[in-house]
Amino acid sequence: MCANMDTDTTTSEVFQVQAEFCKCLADPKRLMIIHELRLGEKSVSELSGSLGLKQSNTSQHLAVLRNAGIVEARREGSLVFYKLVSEKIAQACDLVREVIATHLQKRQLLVKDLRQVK
Amino acid sequence: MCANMDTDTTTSEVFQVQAEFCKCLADPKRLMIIHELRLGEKSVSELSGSLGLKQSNTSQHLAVLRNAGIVEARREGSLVFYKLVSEKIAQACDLVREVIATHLQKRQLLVKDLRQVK
DNA sequence: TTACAATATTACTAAATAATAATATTGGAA
DNA sequence: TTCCAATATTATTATTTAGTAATATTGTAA
Repeated sequence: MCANMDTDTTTSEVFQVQAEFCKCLADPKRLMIIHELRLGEKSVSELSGSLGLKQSNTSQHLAVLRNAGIVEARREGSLVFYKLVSEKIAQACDLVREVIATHLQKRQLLVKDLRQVK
Repeated sequence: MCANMDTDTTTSEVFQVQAEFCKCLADPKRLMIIHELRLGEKSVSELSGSLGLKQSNTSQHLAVLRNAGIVEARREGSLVFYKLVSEKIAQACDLVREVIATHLQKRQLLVKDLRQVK
């Protein structure tokens, strides 16, 4: 590890990039889109319909994910189909949920302890 | 999977919670703090010093991480030591970086292809 | 060509976030 | 008690982000 992380451009750039990436995953609608794309590609209108989002808003979120390299688009006629670039993204989301679950469990145990203090 | 995710309160709440969690990981300074805490607990002033952050800003970021259950505090005299609640968080961060690396690699290959078109 | 459907983009507004500076709290030592 | 160091909190401002509505683009079919 670096002694002075703030003066180490390379290291702090890594965290900058990582933060940018995490921002894409920090919105419930985008997470739903990723979840929907798990089972295969879908068109914008399909996503928009199943998630109950406005068309323009769906396109905007897809653009964010596309710019981050998380999804990619394929045009077929007048439709545009989106899919996950890699299964790894979905796996990362799974892991995040697992981490959260573990945390909530710990907290639940704490609540139990709080209640048991007599 | 649910046919209508937007009308399924439980499912969308999950993504809401997940998004909140990801927001904590969506800031380079907080990622640096998490990284620093990997090797063991550190006081606020230690973190503030090694990362080159203002004291109040460090406290604020630690509060965000604390509220999310990512770090926990322990007071020892006038110092407050923070540590990661679980190693899993650090592992999740590792995985995210790995996913990013894979993506950048793919992009790099694409750049190569672009250049090779003659 | 015109008309229409699907998607993308833009302009705008509202809400959330981060940073700074200032102030408050807490604990230890004189 | 008073003073000081460490930490937390608050108020304020600037920046970023999300959503909506409107408009632009693209492709297909008549």
